[in-house]
Amino acid sequence: MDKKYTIKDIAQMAGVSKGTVDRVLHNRGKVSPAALEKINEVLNVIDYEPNLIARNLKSTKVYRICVLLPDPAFDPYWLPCVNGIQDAIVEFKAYNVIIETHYFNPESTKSFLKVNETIIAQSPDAVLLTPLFHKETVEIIKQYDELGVIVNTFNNEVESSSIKSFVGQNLHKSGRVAASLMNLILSEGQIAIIHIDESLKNAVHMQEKEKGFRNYFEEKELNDFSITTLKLKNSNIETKFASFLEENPDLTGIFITTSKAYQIASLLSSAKSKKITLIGYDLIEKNVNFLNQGLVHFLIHQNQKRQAYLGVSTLVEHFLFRKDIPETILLPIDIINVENASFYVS
Amino acid sequence: MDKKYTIKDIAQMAGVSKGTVDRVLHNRGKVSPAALEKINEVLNVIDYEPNLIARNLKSTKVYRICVLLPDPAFDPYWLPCVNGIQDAIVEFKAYNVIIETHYFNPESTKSFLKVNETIIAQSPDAVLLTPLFHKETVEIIKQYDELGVIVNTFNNEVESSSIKSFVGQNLHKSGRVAASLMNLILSEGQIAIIHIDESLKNAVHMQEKEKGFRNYFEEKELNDFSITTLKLKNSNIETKFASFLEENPDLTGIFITTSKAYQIASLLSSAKSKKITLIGYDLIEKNVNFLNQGLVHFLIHQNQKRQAYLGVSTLVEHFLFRKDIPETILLPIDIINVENASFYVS
DNA sequence: AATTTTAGTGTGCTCGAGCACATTTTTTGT
DNA sequence: ACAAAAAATGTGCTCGAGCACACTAAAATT
Repeated sequence: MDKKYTIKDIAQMAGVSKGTVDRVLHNRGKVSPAALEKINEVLNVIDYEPNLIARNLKSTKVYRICVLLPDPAFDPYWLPCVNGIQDAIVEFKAYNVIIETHYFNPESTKSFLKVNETIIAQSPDAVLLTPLFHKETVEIIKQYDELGVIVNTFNNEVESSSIKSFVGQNLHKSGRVAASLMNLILSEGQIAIIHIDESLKNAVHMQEKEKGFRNYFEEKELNDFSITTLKLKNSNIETKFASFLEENPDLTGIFITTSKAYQIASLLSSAKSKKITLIGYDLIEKNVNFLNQGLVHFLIHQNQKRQAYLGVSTLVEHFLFRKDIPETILLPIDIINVENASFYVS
Repeated sequence: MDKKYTIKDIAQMAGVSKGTVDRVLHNRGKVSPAALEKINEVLNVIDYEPNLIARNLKSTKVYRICVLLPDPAFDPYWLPCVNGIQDAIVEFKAYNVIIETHYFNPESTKSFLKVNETIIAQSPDAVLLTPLFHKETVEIIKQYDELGVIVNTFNNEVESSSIKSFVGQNLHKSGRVAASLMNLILSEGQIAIIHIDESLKNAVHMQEKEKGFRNYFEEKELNDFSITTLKLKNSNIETKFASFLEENPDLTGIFITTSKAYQIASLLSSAKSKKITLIGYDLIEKNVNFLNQGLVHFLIHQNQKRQAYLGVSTLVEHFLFRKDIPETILLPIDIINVENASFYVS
């Protein structure tokens, strides 16, 4: 029997009033040992679960959650996050929750700090942020901690004891996944790991992937490969990559650690197309186009949308349903090729 | 301004009582044209969304949902479904929903029909079922329709106008995904498509995958491959497969259309291990073990857990939140190799 | 012994939707 | 013009948790 008991039921069973039961349930004291015992006896027998609907109906407290992420105008990589947050907003619109999105310029720590000021001024109950800048993030979190604001992070894993929770992917492993796919297609030759990013703020992000990628080849002792790293900035991609191609005629594979695979694919398509295997990240439209053309072989899906969604929803559920906020949520590393891509684009 | 308006607010604004507003909102009639117009005016200006929490608190109606799936004791394939259903139960335990699971013997249409009788006797509000047997399913659904019981299906797509909603995967596409992976590893040789199943009730299921697999090779005009189909039953696997291996010394790849890849892997591991590429389905433990050993190269994740979860949750949300039940939910076809498997096993 | 303090207990309102029933207003019939 | 019927409208209770406040009873103080 999983009949649902109410406080009134318990009160009746214990022969007291619901006020007393309520005091016991919430340890508010002012209860005689006799009453306490009677109520506890009842509680031990039955399986009382408070009705969350009733609780949330009653509560007039409005929870305010701020999300801080880079402006998608700077990098479409962040666009799916906005959708994920929107999903959460829709899902919880019935409840007293306000979810606000704030953007910062991913190339400017100042912007990051400034927007954080704005958020603090709103005195939210919780903040979900993209900790792009290590030092600044740690500093900011200290502030939030002092104000009693719960902080959740996503996308970037920052090593710091001050960070209590994180939603994202294991980047090292995702590098390994990329490596395993590369090794499936190729059996020898030169492979380039290319880091492309406007600013180099994603450095840790990209390095982890590189480490994982190299780690795979080392562990398997695949000595017929040589792996080179190449760093490109938006301004110099064309010339630098062209000369790199010339200098490395044996190049057979490229692993792009950011969502900019399309830039390389585009250059390769215009160049004399040697067969070069391309593996990159993220299902942004341009990448998927090249996937469909066969120029990009695999994409690894980082599922930013779900990252953002989970980042928000764990916070909301913490407030509404008293659920614990998981320390780390690691999303699966989805392998995408031309055949299954359509099921992932949202 | 996204202030939340209540019926009381609307009543006040329109200068009527909440009872009248309620009648307008629910088209219960008994409203004068004058009042109707006043209320509609207000409704046009503001954006009223009923408070679902309050609605669900009030409603005393208990919704009963029955899930019908094969007994996992016959095939561990179904085990994750049970977990998915459990997840749904936990998620909605606060609401007036009873979710009951019923098992049938996947090898017996009689069992299927009998358990359906039991379910009908419970007069549930909705049923989620695994339509393993085409003819019987269509028949049963007719019964449910007459009784006004909503039917949702998952795992198997049954072609029938009587089926209104389905959660699963596109099997044809999943065959293509398997083919694309096979083609990545191999460039020529003989490939076997192996169907393994106790009963042959999964026939449609397996055939769709085969069609998709073959379709890929035909479309790409990959003429250096020859593709053979082999049907095995649990009783004759060992002998029949052994002789097949002997008769086909050029075999380079095997695509197993059910979750029984481990059986083939096990036979291959004991045989003189020629390099044969194995691609199968489902992250059941034995399969993952062989994945880790390198004997199985890829597994396609059918995500039964999520299928079952979504099958139930769409029904529940239909009742509780008046959401539409989607006609078809196609889950992504997850590609799993040894490097990313750990993130998918639940 | 009378009064104050305090520990313990119970009552009753709130949240918003939904709905039964009571009440008021309008219409119809004679 | 008046009663009866019908239509329209309003009132008030319910759901369960939570909490302020009122209340009772027992202990402490004068």
